[in-house]
Amino acid sequence: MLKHKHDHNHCIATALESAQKICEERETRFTPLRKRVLELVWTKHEPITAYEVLDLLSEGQKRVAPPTVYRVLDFLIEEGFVHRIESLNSFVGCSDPEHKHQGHFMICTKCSNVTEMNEKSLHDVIEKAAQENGYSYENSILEIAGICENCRN
Amino acid sequence: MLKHKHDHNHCIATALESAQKICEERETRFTPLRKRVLELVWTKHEPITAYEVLDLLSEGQKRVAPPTVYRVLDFLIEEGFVHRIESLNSFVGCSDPEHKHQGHFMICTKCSNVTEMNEKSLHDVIEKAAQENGYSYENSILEIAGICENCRN
DNA sequence: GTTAGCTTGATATTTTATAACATACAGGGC
DNA sequence: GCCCTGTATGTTATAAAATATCAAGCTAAC
Repeated sequence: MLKHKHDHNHCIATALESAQKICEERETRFTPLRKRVLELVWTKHEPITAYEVLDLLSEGQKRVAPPTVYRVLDFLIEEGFVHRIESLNSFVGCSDPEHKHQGHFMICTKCSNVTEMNEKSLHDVIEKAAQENGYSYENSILEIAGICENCRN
Repeated sequence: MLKHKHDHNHCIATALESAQKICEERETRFTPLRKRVLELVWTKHEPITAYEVLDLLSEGQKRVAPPTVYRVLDFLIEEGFVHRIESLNSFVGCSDPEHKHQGHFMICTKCSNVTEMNEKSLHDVIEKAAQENGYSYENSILEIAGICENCRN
């Protein structure tokens, strides 16, 4: 069953174009390898592990080595095109790469689908909580596990 | 420099007694091994990795194997005596084991000290955010990185 | 076209975690 | 007591995730 009815190819294309544009602006290099990895991350459209990326990347060519994948993922995270899901040791494409931000996620424990929450109010509450506890805020990860609407029906 | 002036031995003793009591209530077994691991986790009083526990546990005796440690940590987490910090692949003692709850943490990026936040308001906001996104709430991890009060001074 | 810096390749290893099966031990029923 | 059952721990092997290090290739500026 389709989780969300959307044109997924369009979704991938948009992400790639957006990344390309941002890299031009920032004068960072959106190399073929980086483009390909970002595409693979988006193609799965669910959290993907570094080694899954590695396998896909290696199809029909000489197998790449782990550092290649991790370096590229590091770059993509650095640029804000990809987020890391700590609780899953996995990676997902960022839904709003134009604005650098922390990723806050909902993870469906049934279908593994992930929803990124871009809610300023939530971010504000978290930052405020940090301050109240005497910490300066650097960044945060929030990963909520639950069951998504589709899976409950 | 001491981060918090407190009687750490007392702190460990309290945690152990509390765990003992809870296990009696629940009729689960607080074996010597489980007690020892919980003690080690509290002794460090900073996030500790499974393999650090393993090393400490092995001192002056035959080296224990990873599954031993992971199984015990699983038990302690299950009972709510220990929390796992996903972003550090580490474990910390829970400051309020009487009430089963999700761990929400502040992590100091300078001294590695961790503060557990037991704020209902924060929990409520997170649960509400989940519902607004159409997810039923199961649990959540929140790990905020920042610099603690002591390290800023 | 040389050079400096970034990017990728390649090899090895470390760190983190689990699968699978064997043994030990505690407590209930007889 | 003794057996049985279920839980806990031991043991061996391996899987999964990540990084250190050095080499080679590419690119853009001069």
